[in-house]
Amino acid sequence: MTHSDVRGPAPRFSERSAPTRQAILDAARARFASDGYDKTTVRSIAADAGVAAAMVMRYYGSKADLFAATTRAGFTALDLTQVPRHEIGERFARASLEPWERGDSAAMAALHRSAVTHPDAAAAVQRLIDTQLLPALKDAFPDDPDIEVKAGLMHSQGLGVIVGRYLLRLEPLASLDFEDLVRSVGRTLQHHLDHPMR
Amino acid sequence: MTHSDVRGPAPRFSERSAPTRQAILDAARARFASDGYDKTTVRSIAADAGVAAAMVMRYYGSKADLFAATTRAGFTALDLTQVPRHEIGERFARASLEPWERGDSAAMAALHRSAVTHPDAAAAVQRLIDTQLLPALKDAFPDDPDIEVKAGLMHSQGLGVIVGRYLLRLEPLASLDFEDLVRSVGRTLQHHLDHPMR
DNA sequence: AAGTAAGGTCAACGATCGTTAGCAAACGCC
DNA sequence: GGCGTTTGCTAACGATCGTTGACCTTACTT
Repeated sequence: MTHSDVRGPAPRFSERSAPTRQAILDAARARFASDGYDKTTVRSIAADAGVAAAMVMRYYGSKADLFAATTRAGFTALDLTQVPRHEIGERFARASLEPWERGDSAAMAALHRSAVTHPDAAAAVQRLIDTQLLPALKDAFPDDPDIEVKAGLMHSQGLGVIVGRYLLRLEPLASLDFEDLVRSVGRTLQHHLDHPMR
Repeated sequence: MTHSDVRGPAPRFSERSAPTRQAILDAARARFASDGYDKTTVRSIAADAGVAAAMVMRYYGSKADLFAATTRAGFTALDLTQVPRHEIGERFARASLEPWERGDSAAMAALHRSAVTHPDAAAAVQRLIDTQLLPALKDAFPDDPDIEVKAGLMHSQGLGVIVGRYLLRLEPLASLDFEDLVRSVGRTLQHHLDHPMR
């Protein structure tokens, strides 16, 4: 009850412990991203951060709260209203895949790796779709009645690339040249957008 | 060492225990499919099968061996050589998704749910691609130099639907009418096939 | 009916997990 | 310079996991 009934980061800590707290957060992000929620142990995070396991509990309350803290990351909303219609597919593909290609999406990787067995994480992915992907598309195609379904199909193509290339590292998907990949996936997304349903 | 150095199902068991062995296998398939490898406990499998946990070890040696036994399922190879070129996309989509739609792919679900955190399972998925998907496509398009890359892209589209619709149950993907889905995905696969790379 | 091999249960093992309590050292403030 | 707060560690708890071995019990063989 020391933490769960508090709103913010619970009891405020001194500035002196900031490096340690940051090291724990960084280690947690890396571990969750590469191993998923369940296989990641608090002890391994602490070891990576160079502190005792008890420190993790001290600063973040619980493993679940720490996971929540790592997934609080700024996903910059995409503005597609200024993009020419026929370029939206490729632009969308590039924006979606570039963070993964740079290895700059630890929080997202953790989320997707955990989602398959962790309903809470799956719900978080759903929330991401509803608040990021769908609004951006709705803004760009305000008069398309099938835009939600199209968004679902587009998302499935993106999800497949993410899971296959970055999480499972399946061949030949994992070795594809990035620019070729963006072009092909972009063409597919555009194809979904351009074709009416039924 | 009672089991690991034996080739077949280890020591042969009497026919009298067949119902129990089958009950354990069925329960394991269901549990692995819905929860993944790591979150599935031997005790829960035993409880579902109505026997003691020790029976699981007795008949299957270890949890890992039991998992291997559940993934030994007949995936009927697809023959696309007699299908008209322009129908291959939809035919392929239907054949890939129908078992999932019927809830008849417990072994596949277990495999995919475990693959994200279990390298062995990911390797099994890779093997599935190499032995099932690629040969079928190579037979149908023997003179396409980019067929491997195209197969990778097609697989990513299929994988995205499987993960999004059947494993994560993301909306609107999960609620889509199956025939509409097959048509759209089939069109996408066909699109991948028809377009030359670069 | 007796004897034997297989089916099955039960309790416990060692390991590992998240988490907690208690105590030593380091720092900032008066 | 002394004192209280914060940082950090060590040790342990309780739960759960896969796995094992000792022990009944059922059913088939002769």
